[in-house]
Amino acid sequence: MTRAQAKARTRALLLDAAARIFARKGFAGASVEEIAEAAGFSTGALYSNFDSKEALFLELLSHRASDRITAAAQTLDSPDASPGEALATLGRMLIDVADKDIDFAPLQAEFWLYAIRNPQVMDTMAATMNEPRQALERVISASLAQRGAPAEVSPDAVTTVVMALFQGLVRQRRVNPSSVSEDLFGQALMWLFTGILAGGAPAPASGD
Amino acid sequence: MTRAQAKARTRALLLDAAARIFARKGFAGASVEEIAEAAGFSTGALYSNFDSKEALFLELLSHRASDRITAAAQTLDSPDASPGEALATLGRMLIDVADKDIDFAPLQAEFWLYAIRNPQVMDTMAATMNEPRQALERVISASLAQRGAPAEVSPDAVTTVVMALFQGLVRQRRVNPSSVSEDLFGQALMWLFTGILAGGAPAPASGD
DNA sequence: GTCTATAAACAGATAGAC
DNA sequence: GTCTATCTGTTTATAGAC
Repeated sequence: MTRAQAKARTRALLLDAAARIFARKGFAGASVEEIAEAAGFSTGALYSNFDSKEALFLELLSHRASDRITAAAQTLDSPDASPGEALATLGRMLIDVADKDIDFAPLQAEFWLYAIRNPQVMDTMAATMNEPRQALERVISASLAQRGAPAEVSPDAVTTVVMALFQGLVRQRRVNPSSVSEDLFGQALMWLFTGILAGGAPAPASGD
Repeated sequence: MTRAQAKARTRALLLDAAARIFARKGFAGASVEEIAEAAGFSTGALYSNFDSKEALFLELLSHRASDRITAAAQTLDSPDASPGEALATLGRMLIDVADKDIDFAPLQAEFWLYAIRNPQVMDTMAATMNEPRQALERVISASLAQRGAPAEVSPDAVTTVVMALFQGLVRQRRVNPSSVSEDLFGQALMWLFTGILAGGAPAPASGD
């Protein structure tokens, strides 16, 4: 292993440890010593690889937002998968990601809090989210088109709704797992798309 | 003003300031001196009213989760309001609350992060959320019943979905307001309820 | 490139004056 | 009941050895 490779490895280990510790303690609550030790190094090594605690955090915010989510969405975003199947399984895949990666939701929450408190990084965060968002939007767009959704339904709006629903349910699942069954997200997506395809106008209340 | 009243006032001012500072800086990032000064007192006064920074935060987590949300839901939860109107306006009311109270969403995020990192307070947090949740569930339940939703549709599940959607959209609105228009939440609720009333089964893909 | 040791600043919490 | 002053531990970041 060359020196450059060794340094790159140290850097990667530090980033992994940082993601874990930041998720568990928060940005302000995590100490650099804690992160360095979790990675098996000293604070000196950490500062030789990153300018500051904040720079380390921003590196994560920029490049580690949601690789797994993107991968999940891209799996569905292939020519041979029918949009019908895609939507039916999307719910379970995302919930699965959220369950397996225990640090995912709190780290996203830390990123969001940091971004609204430091508006100058808002664009960076939005850019990081862009990739998984577009992957999801392609799946949704294809499904809407194939199922003959009304033209006035914006895939962009539907994507925003689906992502919001996902994030909200993942968080609630951490508070009370039994209140968010594995199928609930899929069920909600089914309701949502049924309603969209029905034209978006609900049946009038019986008393109207 | 009696001594007891004066102390109660100090306490209330400290709690208000704490909610603001915790929302803006986070639990770990906020200092007690900062909170005390924002309330117009010294750290000594703060410690004469609260045992610790953590006790102050827990007081907020227990008693200030969502008064405004509860109020909004209860406005709709009255005998003379038709469920049809209720659902139509619910979206805008909640978005309005979120827009007016700039500290609402980040404070909720801090509560959630604290709860998942300190499981012993999870029950406390769930209990605090119970009141607004039940108010919302009554509105939803009434609407489902009046519109003749299928019996197998659980108001509990629908309420969870609506709350998740609300929280997710409020957060996204802070990142990119133009991606979450004022009507989007109402639109999503309309899709959702249309789908539920249609029986929950989406039209099959045209290729099936 | 990483480690040990340490500097400098800051935070949570307390003690005693008023 | 609140304020001023301070104690104590911890934190970020750096300097110099290897």
